Amino acid sequence: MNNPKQETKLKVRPACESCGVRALCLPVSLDGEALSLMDDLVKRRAPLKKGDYLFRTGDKFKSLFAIQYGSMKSYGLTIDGKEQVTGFHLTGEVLGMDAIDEDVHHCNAVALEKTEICELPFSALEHLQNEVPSLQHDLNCIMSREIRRDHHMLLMLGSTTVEQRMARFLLNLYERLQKRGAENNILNLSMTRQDIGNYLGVAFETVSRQLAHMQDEGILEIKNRNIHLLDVDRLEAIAG
Amino acid sequence: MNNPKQETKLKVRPACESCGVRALCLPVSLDGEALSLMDDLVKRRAPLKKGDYLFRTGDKFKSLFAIQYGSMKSYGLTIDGKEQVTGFHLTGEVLGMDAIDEDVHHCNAVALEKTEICELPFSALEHLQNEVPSLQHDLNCIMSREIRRDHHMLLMLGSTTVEQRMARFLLNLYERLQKRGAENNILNLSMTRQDIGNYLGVAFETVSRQLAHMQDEGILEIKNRNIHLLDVDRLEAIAG
DNA sequence: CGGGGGGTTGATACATGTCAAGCGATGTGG
DNA sequence: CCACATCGCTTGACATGTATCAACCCCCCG
Repeated sequence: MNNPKQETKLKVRPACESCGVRALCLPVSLDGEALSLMDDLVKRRAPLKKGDYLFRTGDKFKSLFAIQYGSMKSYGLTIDGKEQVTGFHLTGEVLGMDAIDEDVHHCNAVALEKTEICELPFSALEHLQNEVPSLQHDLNCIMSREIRRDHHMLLMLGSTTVEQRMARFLLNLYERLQKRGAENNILNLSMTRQDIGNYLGVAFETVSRQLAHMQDEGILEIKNRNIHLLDVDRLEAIAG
Repeated sequence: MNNPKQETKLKVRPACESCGVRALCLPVSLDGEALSLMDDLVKRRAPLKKGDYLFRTGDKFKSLFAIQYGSMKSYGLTIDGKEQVTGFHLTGEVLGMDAIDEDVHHCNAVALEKTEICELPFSALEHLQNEVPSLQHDLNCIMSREIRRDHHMLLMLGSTTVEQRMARFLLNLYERLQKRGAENNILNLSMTRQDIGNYLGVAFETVSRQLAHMQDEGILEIKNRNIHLLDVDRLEAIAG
């Protein structure tokens, strides 16, 4: 196993394993003092159970939230009341950045499994920015990453064939997990087929069929919600 | 000629009409001194002609770009070399924020018509953030807006029916123009049907047919690339 | 005037949505 | 601990929407 991507594990201070800095996956531009200031800033929270909400549309924005462990989905409601999934969020990712501008959350964020969250009160974070200039750049980077992630998603959804969308979806998850240091090719989907279908803009039966088809082709292996990627290259070829 | 774009107005200091601050649509939290610092920062550029590139994938990131007048599209290339449109950008919007993190542009940005651009060197901008704390918050807000805009797009593309996607696409453009002060219901599409189809993940013939169908229904009126929205309510009902 | 790109429209094949039935896993209460 | 209910998932049959191929028109530009 000499996968280069495994090397891209996050270089964060081991001393700070469970704090917000780690969760934020900040580049390590902060010195010891700044780190302890960050630590003071972070609010602990009881872990979310599956189905618990972190915030809802219309909630006042107070904090950013970093996922320390677990996964979440965010969704909005259409006028006729239907759920529209806008994203899945994995360990190490940050939620709530779309609310900074108008001070109000614009989507619902719900836990897909037991999930531990780090709360970062935003006013304190902005205040700390003044004292720690490098934090400014870090925050800019985090938001930039989120924007790029979203653009990547848009690119993903813009294909006409469902096969491509599925492939891109799976590869996207795969890459995100690799970045976090996953050491095998197994995707442990925490969301339902319905959620995936909703997200990709296809019927959930089609998701099921596409996965089955890819399994027939030997590209992957399905065990309930565990998907073992057998042939990443071919998946990439499909994704285009 | 009563082109809506000519009416476009932003609520910023009139003294600063053609500078970067105006283009950025910053909340007016800056005082006179800060404004003049911003002005010094901004680089003028010759206007882009239709088809000119602002940046390309792989270009080193140096500046953010604010559109003062005109429109652009951004796109990436799939492995097999096909264009994949990731977004359209109108007057007053900012490009390049996805490049902050890795210092490299991740998409191509090309002008869809004659377009005037304001260049904001990013290192200078971050430096100015130190001296003008409120600018920090403003920049956070701008990036937050971009993130929310992208989420909105994701929401848009996640519907199974093409009719919904078209409706959401049109409404999205409509809202963005309204925000900039447009005073009628005419969308002046600067992109081709191909671009729209590519962006929405449908064949361009389908775009054409959907528009024709909506015209038959009396929802809108098509005159080449000018689309007159006659019944916004119904469009919203379709969008769901 | 001619050429070319963009746009519309039509015919056809095919992929995907929809409806329906059944299976499997999971969790709950007796 | 088991039985049951529920939810999620798979698979099949069918109808429909959309991609594809093709012809043609229109408008802009050289």
